[in-house]
Amino acid sequence: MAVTKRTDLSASLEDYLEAILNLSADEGHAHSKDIAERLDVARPSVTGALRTLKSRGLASYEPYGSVTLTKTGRTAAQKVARKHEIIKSFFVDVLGVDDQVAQNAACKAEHALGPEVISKLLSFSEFVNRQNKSANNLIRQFQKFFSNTGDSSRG
Amino acid sequence: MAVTKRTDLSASLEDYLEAILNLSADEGHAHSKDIAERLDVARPSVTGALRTLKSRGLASYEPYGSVTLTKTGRTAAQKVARKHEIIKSFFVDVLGVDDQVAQNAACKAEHALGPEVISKLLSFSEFVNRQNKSANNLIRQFQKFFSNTGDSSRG
DNA sequence: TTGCAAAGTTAGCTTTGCCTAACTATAATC
DNA sequence: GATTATAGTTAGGCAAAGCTAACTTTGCAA
Repeated sequence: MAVTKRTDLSASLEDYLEAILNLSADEGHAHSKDIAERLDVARPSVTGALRTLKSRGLASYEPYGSVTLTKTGRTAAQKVARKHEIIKSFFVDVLGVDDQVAQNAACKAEHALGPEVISKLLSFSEFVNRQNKSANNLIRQFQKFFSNTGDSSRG
Repeated sequence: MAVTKRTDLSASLEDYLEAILNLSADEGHAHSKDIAERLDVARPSVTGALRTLKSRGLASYEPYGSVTLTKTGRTAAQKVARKHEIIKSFFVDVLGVDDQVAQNAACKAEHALGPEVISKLLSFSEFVNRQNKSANNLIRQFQKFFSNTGDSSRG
């Protein structure tokens, strides 16, 4: 076996990595304050998390400086972000879940699903989207099916 | 609005409730030691959790006695167990994920997905299973599609 | 009925992740 | 260049959830 990082990331640390990645993409930089806002967390919590990420070699960061991801950190962050996209797009495109609900659910589920499930979920979405372009419109059939049977939104 | 319990259950407490429910069903009773084994946790951790469940009115339990769920507790436990089943059966029946992998993923995801997603997921599985009985065998089509494109189990 | 093993509990500690309050550094403006 | 707002940090604390080691109950068995 290759010598891989064995220290698993907590859900919380994954969230920080993802936030840094997204902020860098969206704004061009990740400031501590913006991370705090995006994750709805107090500023000191970010300081602590950044220290941890740095000590694990996932983020480059000096006190009062701005944050960038190391190669390892970026890879990990991208993995999480990719899971997020795959899950969300399944929820929205296949199940027809409301965008904001799907967004929130994906935020949580991205920490729970491993590579086997994610890989199949992605393929399944692709498969369904492909089917969907054919005459035999699977998703529309499901929407119809759901509106007839699935209104058991209780509990 | 009706006066509902506002105190959300943590993932951990949900796991305890589910374990108690399942043990009661499988064995006829839930002993502290068995809960510990099922959740792979030390015995003192169970004692603490049971105290919490009792204080929240979810489980009936006296020191050195055996554990039962209150009405409220059973309802909550069933909700979790139902989520578990719905998620797992989607993973296995629709995605074709290995049973044990699906079991583990469902254990985690059951705490992450809310009623909207769960309800649609259930309907979707039902829909697909129904489709599957027709000549137009959706799942087999997907399995074929997956074996051609989806072998990207890396990352 | 004593005596021991298994189950359960208590005590005390650790880690993670968050918080508030108060302090310091940075930068921006006058 | 002094002042001040904003960003960031430190200090200190809290709650959840787990652990080990050691103690107490309980129930079975000799």
